[in-house]
Amino acid sequence: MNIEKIIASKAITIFNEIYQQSLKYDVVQIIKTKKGFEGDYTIVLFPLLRYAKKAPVQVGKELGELLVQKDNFFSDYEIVGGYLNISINNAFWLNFVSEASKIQNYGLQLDNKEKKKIVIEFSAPNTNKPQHLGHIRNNLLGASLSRILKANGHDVVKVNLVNDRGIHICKSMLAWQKWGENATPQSVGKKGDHFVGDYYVLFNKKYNEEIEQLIESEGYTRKEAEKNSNLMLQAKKMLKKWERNNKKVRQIWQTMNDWVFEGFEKTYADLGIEFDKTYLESITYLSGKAIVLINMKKGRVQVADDDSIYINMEDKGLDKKILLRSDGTSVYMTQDLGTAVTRYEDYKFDEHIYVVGNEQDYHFNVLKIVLDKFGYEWSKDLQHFSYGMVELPDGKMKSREGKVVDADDLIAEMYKTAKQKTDELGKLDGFSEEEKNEIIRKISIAALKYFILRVDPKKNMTFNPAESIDFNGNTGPFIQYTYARINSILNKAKEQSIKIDNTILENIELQTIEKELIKSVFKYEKIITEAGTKHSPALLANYVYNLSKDYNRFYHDLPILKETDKNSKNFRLVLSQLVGNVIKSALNLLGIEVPERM
RNA sequence: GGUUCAGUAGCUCAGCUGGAUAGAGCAACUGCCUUCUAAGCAGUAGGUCCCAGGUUCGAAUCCUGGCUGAAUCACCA
Repeated sequence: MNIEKIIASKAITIFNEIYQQSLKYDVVQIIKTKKGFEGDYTIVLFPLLRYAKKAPVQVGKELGELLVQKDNFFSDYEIVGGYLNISINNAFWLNFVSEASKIQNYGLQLDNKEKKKIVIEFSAPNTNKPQHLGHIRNNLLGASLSRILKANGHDVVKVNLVNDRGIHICKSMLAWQKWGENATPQSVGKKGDHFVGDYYVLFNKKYNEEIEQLIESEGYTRKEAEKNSNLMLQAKKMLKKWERNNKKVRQIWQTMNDWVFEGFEKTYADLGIEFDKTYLESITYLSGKAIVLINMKKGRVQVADDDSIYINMEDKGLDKKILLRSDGTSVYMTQDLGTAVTRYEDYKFDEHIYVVGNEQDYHFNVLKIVLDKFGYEWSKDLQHFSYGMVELPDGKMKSREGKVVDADDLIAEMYKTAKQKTDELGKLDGFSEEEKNEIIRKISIAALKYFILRVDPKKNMTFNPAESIDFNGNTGPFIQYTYARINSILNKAKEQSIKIDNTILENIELQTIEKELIKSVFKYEKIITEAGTKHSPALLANYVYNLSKDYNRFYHDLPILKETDKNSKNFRLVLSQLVGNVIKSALNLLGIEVPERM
C-alpha cells in the first residue's frame, strides 16, 4: 500500500473542489512529518500556491480543515510555515498492526505479477589462493541480493563461476612441485586453500628473487628480465601442457584444486553461502572461442596483422578489443562471452546479474556491447552489480604483498572477540558449552555481515578491524539483542499464560513512541521493494537498525508486561511480536541469523 | 589525457527521485540497573555538507566549471 499516494489523491480531490482546479495528484508533495512536529505526513504547500492564489497559511487552513472534516482517515492538522502536517486516525495504525501481525511473512512480496527469472553470479573465486575481505563483501552482497530479489517475488538462481584454470594456478602447481616435497594439507595440518595459496606466494617470492638476480648479473632491464624468467617460462609451459591434457599436469591440477575446493567449502559454510549451481571455467573456457570464430565468418570481428582477432567498437565511442590472442588462445573476455551464452542456454533468464567489483565496469560494458554486436538480443538483460573496493585504514589491500585480511582469519578473530566479550558480561552463564558456542557464532558472524552490508554497495568502504568487532551501537549484535529482548518478553508472557490476541480494539490511545514504532514497521514493505529495485542490502540494514532503535526506546519508556490496562498490554505484546518478526525477517534477508537469547 | 564513481562531525557511515532546525554509531564528557536482558536508554559537546557559480519560493540533494581521491582505458584474470 502506498500511503503517500492515497493521501495525495485525497488532498487533491479536496483542493480541486475548493479552488475549482483540475490538478493531477502528482502535483502534491507528501513527505513524512519531521520529528518534533505534530503529525504523521506533511503536505508541502508551496507548489500549490500558484493554483490557489492564496497565502500558504490560508491554503493550509482551508485544505486541512476540510480534509479532517470530510474524511475520518485524518484526525488532526497543523500548519507550520508552508507545511501542512496532518495526523492519521489512530484506528488506521491499530488496524495495520492487527492485520500485519496476522500475515505469515509480513513485508515479503511473493506474488509479484512481474515475476522474473533472474540468474545471479557471485563469489567467482580463483583456485590459487584463499578468499579475503574483498571476496567476503562479494559473497555477502550476492547472497543478500539473492534473498532480497526472492522476497520481491522473483525466481532467483544463484550461480558461482570458479576460475580454476590459467597461469595463476600453474604458478602454485609449479611451486609445489619444486619445493613442496610432496606435502599435503593433511600432512602439515593446514586448510587446503591456504596450503595452495602459500605456494602461490612462494612462487612470487622466488620469481621476484630471480628477476632481481637477472637484472644484477645479466644487466637486463626489468622487462627483459621478466621475459627471460626461467620460472615464468616453466609456468607457461605447464599451462600449455594443461591445455593439451597432459596426464601428469592434469593430475597435479586436479589434486591441488580439490584441496582448494575443500577449503572454500568450509569458508562458504562459515558465511552461510550456498549456490544452486557452480560453473567451472576449466569446462566452459573453450566455448567462447567457438563463438568468436563463428562471428569471424560473419565478418563481425577483424583479424589483425599478427593474426590476433579483435572487435571494433569505435561506433560506441570505445576502442578495439582483443578477443583471441595472436597465438589463438582465449582472453578473459572470450571466456565471459562463452559463459554468458551458456548461461542463457541453461536458464533463458529475464535478467542476469554479475556481482563483480567496480574495477571491472569497463569489462562488463564491453561484454554487453560485444554480445549485442553478435546479435544476442538478451545482452540488454545483463546487469553488472558493481560494488566498491574494501580498503584498510592504512590503504589498499594488496594480495601480492600479502597485505590482505584473510576471510578465515577474520571469522576466527571475530569469534574469539565475541566469546571474550560474552564471558566478560556473563551473558550466557548457565548455558551448555554447545549452546553457548552456537550463540557466539551467530553473534560474531552477524557483526561481520552487518558491518559490511550496511554500507552502500557502490561505494568504497574502509574496513577497520577494531570497529568491526564492536558490539555496541550501529552493529549486527545490537539488532540481535533487540530481538532477544523481544523474545524474552514473549516467553515471559507465555509463562504467565497470557494469551496474545491480535484482533485489536480500535480505541486504544497511542503514545508518540508507540506510533513512531508502528510507522517504522509500516515502512518495511516499501523498503523491501526499494532494496530490490535499487539492488541495495544497505537500505534494509539501515532500516532494521532504525527499527531496533525505535523498539529499544519503546521498551525502555513503556511498560509491557507490567502495563495495568489490559488492552494496552495486549496491544504492546502484539506490537512487540510484530517487531520481532520484522527484525528476524529483515536480518534473514541480509543472511543474518537471530539468537533466541543473548 | 578520456571515461566512471566518490568527497557530509576527529573516525566509520545514513540522508541525495529538491522541502522545515543536516542524522546515527564510535571516540570524549554526564546521568539512569532492589522494576520486562545496561550488548540498553537519555543528555552535553562536535558541521563553511570539497570550492565557485547557476536553476528555484526553497539546494547536502539538480546543472556547469574547478579541486582532491579511487577505479579503468585492445592481447592479466
